[in-house]
Amino acid sequence: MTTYRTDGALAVEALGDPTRRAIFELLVDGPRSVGDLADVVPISRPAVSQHLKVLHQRGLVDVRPQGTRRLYLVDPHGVEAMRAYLDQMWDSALRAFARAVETDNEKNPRKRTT
Amino acid sequence: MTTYRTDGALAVEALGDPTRRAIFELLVDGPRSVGDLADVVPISRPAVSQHLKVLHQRGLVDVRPQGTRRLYLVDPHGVEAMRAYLDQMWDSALRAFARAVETDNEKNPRKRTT
DNA sequence: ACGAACGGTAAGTTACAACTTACCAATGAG
DNA sequence: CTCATTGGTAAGTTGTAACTTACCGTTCGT
Repeated sequence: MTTYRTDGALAVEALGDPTRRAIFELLVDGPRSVGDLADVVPISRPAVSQHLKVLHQRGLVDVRPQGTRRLYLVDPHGVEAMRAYLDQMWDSALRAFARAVETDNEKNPRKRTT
Repeated sequence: MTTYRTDGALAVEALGDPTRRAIFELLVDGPRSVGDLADVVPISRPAVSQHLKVLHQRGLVDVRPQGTRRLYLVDPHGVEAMRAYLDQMWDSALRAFARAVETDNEKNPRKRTT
């Protein structure tokens, strides 16, 4: 009855959107301002702002106001949460996979594996 | 200019949807048939079928037809792809983060950051 | 103090994906 | 063969989230 950290799931949800993923991957390469991002991504600046808001809420990015500009950068905590979420999944998946192979062997009689 | 395995990104995209994530997490606990999943998840059986199609296309689940039933199970390859994608991201993020802290220290020499 | 640069928020539109029902194909049991 | 099970596909509806434009607040330079 696996119980995952909701953080990781929410982070995955945030990166589910292609545009948001593009923005995030740009930030992975280094901090950028909002307008800077809007110059690269083919959407309006307010749209970028909205995406950044979501990414921030999910703990994937952080902000550093610098004068009139706001510098966005990747927040390691969000990525860490995603990794934890996936690692959990990975372990359980392998166990389930092994179990499946095992019960499959029971149907095709060869040799006991328990 | 980080180039990620597209596989991993597409897998993340698939798990972006909450319902699909729920279905996938059920499968992580063990193989299930379509109707079986539909009994648990609060959507119709065709809807489950459609979600499974997406998960299959993205390499996250596999099928084993057994008579008239179709048993779905987690495909480790998809999870592996996601992990690779995230690990890439993790490394780059840490590097970018370290860089950011460094240049920040140059500006505010008095602040300690560890 | 004023204007320019930067960016967040409000409000409205719209495309799409997540659903539904209806139908059909394939397998197994009698 | 016939009937019941199981599940994929077609077609249509709809809620919502990803956009847009318009507007406003804040910070900095001159």
